[in-house]
Amino acid sequence: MEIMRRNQNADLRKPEILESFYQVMIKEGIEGSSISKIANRLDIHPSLILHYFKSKENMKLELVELLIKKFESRQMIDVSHIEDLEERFSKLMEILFSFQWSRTVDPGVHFGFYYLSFRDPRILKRFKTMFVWLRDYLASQLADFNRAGIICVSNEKEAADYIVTVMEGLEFHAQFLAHDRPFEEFAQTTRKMVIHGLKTGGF
Amino acid sequence: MEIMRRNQNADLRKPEILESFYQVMIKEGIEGSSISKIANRLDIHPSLILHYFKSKENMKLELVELLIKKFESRQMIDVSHIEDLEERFSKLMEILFSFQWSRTVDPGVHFGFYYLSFRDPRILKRFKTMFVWLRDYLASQLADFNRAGIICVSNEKEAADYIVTVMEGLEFHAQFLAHDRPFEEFAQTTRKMVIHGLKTGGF
Amino acid sequence: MEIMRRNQNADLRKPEILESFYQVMIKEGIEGSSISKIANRLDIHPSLILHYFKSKENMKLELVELLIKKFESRQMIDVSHIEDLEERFSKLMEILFSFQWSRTVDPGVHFGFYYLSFRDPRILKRFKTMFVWLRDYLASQLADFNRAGIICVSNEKEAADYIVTVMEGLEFHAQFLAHDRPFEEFAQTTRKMVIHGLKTGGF
Amino acid sequence: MEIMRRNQNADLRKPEILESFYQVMIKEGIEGSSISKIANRLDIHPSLILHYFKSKENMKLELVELLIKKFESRQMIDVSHIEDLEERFSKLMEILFSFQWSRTVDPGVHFGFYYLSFRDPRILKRFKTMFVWLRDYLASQLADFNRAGIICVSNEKEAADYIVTVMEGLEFHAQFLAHDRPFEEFAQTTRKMVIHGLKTGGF
DNA sequence: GATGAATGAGTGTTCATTCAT
DNA sequence: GATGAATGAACACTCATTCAT
Repeated sequence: MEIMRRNQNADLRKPEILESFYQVMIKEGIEGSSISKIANRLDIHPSLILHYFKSKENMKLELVELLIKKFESRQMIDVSHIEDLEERFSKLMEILFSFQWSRTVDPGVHFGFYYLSFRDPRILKRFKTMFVWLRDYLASQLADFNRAGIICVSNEKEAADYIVTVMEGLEFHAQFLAHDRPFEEFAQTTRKMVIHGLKTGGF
Repeated sequence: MEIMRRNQNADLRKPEILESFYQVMIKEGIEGSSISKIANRLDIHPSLILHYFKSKENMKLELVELLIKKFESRQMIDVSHIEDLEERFSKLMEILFSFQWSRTVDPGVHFGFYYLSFRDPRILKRFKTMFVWLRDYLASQLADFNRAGIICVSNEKEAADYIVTVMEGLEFHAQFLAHDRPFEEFAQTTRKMVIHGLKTGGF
Repeated sequence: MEIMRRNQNADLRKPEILESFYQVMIKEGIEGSSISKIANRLDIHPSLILHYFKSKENMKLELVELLIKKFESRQMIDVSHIEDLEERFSKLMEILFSFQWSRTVDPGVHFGFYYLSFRDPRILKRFKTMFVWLRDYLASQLADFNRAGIICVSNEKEAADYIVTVMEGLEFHAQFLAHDRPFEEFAQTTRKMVIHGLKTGGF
Repeated sequence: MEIMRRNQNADLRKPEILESFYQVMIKEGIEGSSISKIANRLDIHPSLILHYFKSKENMKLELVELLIKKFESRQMIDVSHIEDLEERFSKLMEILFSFQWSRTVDPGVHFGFYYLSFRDPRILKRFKTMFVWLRDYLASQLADFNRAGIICVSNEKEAADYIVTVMEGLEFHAQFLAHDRPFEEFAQTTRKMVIHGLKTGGF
């Protein structure tokens, strides 16, 4: 009786569609990802997608939301369980400039949405809050390290800003300059420099 | 008889079309820029564009080429005429993290092509050579500064890499985090940190 | 338990939906009125509309029915309570060519259904019976006036036909020619002419 | 060599497409006439229609234009070649209330566009100028008849207005009330009444 | 009674491109 | 060099409708 109804619930269908959207974006890029292609991958009718998301624009936004939520909810960056602050500092620096961290989301899609943020103010806004969240988290950690004398920073917020700047610059570098060297080696220099700055009171 | 035709050859027409393409990209983005729109702006027939560029793909590539050439040919970054090395160093650092420098090309288009480099290997390749050129130029300058004892760097190429990394990260920052502060103030911190790293032998 | 449900039966819901349909038709026209839009206005699910009317076709028909019933049930045209026949005649003529009378139903919707009667025989049929009813009513009134010597008409049915013809023509006129004059002034000429014809025995 | 190119000229193609549009409107009505159907009838690609008309809206307008032009250019109504004014008057009245005259354009399409004039101000405007043209032509003829003592009219423009009103009302009547009688018999009463009004100085 | 899932046909429109002139 | 005709695929989106719940 319910042979044909594959899924009956928006809570299940929507993520499924977004996942398909994500895959199509990886394969075909922004301009190449159409509702039809997304539907084809799922073997459903294109209009069903509109049924759930009302418009492609909305769907884009919900995908951004999903990816960012996924990013924010990662336990990866949470180092507060490490009690020894020296150790915690090392671990955090290690994570921030690791390949794994930078590649949670497919870099093409990643850049694609960065690009879209220039065109869609709602996407831009979402990214902004995400980056503010990240910076503030880092600033609070830096405050701890500062108090413990591990680093020497006069303005933690500025320092956190700088860290995010360098982290994102690293993404670029990986795309455009890392060709002759493995990411890790290359990221190591970057990490070293940031730590150096934090420790020697560049801020 | 037909001497007065608006433009008789490709050398004049092609840049004109590419300029129009650039303007359309600013206004409409990657997905929104079509041959028709470009033709409309110039009040010419869309077919004429294909006549010159054979395909849209080619035209994209030629636009990348044009923008990068424009970037590379800028006298801005060339500080070799400043004889006093200390002064030259200051000037170079100032330029690299200036608003003017970061905004030579419309940032939306800028990011757009960065994004496209994930999808088109020819675009990627072009960017890579550009960044290599930039890094090598910086490395050669750093070598001079190093010799003069202005900075203290063990590996000039690595340091140059780092500078490019930070510079590009700054672009991001301007888009996503600078909302509460003016670019210049914000870029100053970044510059200070880079100079600090170079001087205190972080490399 | 479910006593408080907004509306529990078709007798309440259907007119509510038809009213919404009418409003949507005013705003969006024939081609623009869809079940979704009607449902949106009422903040109900589109399926519910189908649930009540089975098909859009039916709903259209029921709307025609409703509008015509509303038209027929108007007390406006009923002048039989005026005992003085001379007075009654004047009043009837006044009403028939009044703005108020011609605008009981939104003229756009009005014309829309006239147009639809060319495509849907059931709508046509409904209009026909309405116009026959109107003509017959007028004919019976004319008979009274004739007997009283107020008008001089040999064939009351023909005369009534003529009156309806002119009345409907007036609708057109209001749309296409009245631009330079107010409806009332303009309708006055028409009324004068009809009265003239009735009195001077044109029929 | 030119086997496949069926028509190469807009001057030929556009009327051909409009004719097809007209036929589809007759068959399918306003809501039913789509670009695809129009293209199918001509065995051309739908996008070719957009190539010529840019949008469906434009095409509608051009069809109105075509039909009205066709209407206006008809020699039918031009009676100025009849020198005897009495005879000319009779002929004009005969034409105005003839079946042939009222059915130059398919009545469904006719009404369709009348309806559309409620929704599209450009269509409305076109109809208005057409009706003004018609009224002014009639008014000028009435002036001649008046001078010759054939009719007795104090305000020719008003009278012409009235004639147009009745003529258009007749279209309605033919649709909604003529069922029991042939158009001509029925139109005869109308004509008689109008002539009566003109002759006995109703105006 | 009311909602949501799902369908599938259909809409106007845009697109890059080819070909003949 | 430049234009217009023509194509055909693709696009996002809307539609009325059915069915299960």
